[in-house]
Amino acid sequence: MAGATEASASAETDSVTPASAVGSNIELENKPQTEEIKRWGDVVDDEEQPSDTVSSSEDKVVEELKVDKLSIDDTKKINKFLDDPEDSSIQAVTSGDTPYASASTFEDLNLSPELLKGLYVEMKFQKPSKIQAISLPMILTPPYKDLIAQAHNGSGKTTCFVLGMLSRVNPDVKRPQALCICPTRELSIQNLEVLQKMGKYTGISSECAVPMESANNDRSRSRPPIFAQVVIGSPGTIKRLMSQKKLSVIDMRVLVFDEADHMLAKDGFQDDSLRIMKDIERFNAHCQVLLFSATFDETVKNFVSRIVKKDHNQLFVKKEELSLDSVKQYKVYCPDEMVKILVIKDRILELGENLGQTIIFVNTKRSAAMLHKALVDLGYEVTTIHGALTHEDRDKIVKEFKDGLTQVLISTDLLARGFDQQQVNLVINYDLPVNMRLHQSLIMRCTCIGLVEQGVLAAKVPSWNSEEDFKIALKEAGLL
DNA sequence: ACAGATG
Repeated sequence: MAGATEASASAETDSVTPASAVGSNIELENKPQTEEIKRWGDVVDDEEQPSDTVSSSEDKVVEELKVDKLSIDDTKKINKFLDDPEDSSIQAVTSGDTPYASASTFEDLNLSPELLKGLYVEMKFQKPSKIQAISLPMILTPPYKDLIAQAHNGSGKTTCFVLGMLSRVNPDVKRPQALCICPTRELSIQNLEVLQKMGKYTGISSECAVPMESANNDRSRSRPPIFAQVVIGSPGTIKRLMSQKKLSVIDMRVLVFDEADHMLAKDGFQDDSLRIMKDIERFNAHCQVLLFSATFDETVKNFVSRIVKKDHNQLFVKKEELSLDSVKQYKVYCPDEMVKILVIKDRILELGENLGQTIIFVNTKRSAAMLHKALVDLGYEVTTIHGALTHEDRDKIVKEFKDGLTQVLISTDLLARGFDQQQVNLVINYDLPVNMRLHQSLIMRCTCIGLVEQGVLAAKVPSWNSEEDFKIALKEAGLL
């Protein structure tokens, strides 16, 4: 397992089957453009109204919008992998009359030879995944329209915007031109690693804008201006760098929000995100905005479609396609905390022989610390990560886990989004997640056992005191 | 409400 460390570190974020096929169930719809959609400047406040907004909302588009069929190559279906997560239907909603042809090869995208080399040699990709085949032409074809795209982790989502950023950067302009905002520093770092790997031969510079070493505050204050062409970071740091004029937005061409539904949710990072968008738009009204997320609930979907430019494109995976039948999910009724810990110990860690790596999600930092102590006292080697740890500790714990040095990791929602580690086979939800959406990405791929204190009905409910029930369940999930 | 990221 240790031998796989290097490869698994970054590439697996897009653990797409290299040759995943361009499927056949693509629906194309006209986006209704009857209602006037305001731009983000209007949503935040009314202090300014960009002139082009006024004019564009004036031209009542009576002409019929042209719908361009995405070209679909049915012969590609034979390349489909057995459990290709992309074998689901995608709904594409295009705006205006820009024709988009689905890309069946990376060559179709007019990428630079250096970038192609990175895709083939470093990333070991062969062909675009389904979501890449459809989204990349939308991202890379002028006029560069905003895009709202729903695609789950492991589908090649990261590649979509990383490739988009790399290929829209002008290599000769040595200033920031692409910016990606992520909800956590861990995800920022992970995305940067993918970008640097993919862009290895391009010479494009990139940098993480996340909080620096917590110990020496002086240092973070004296952080030098950013010259990197691509910047990936968390909202607070990005916002601060921009207000300190250490991150120039004048050349910004692409603005990406990863985990966009969370970044733009009211109880998420909405304020920071809108502030950043607005500041960029003030200097650069034509900056392309890309929103990627595994999930968009109706409220957020509604909201984000108002804050992007009116002529944006959309890609949505049909809701019922999001969860895989092959993924086993269990709930175990546990009357109290002690039973939960005993279940983890005796019924899961002791019983499972092919567990691979396991992540235990908890709802609070306190709960994390408590469970950590309990399992360590029982003789297990576990590590724990949450936001109250120092950045150095966080980096160390994530690295050790990604390198396969630790088997069981306890985490708060810190890692619930976007965290990808191929070796993780099992997710245990110690507490019933407050927000199920948060855990979608790992749930999608892993066996998932929830320890619940109330009798929530579920498809499979092993009895916690029956070893036999657990054996059956673990065997069924391939963990025994 | 709590998690996250910051001032």
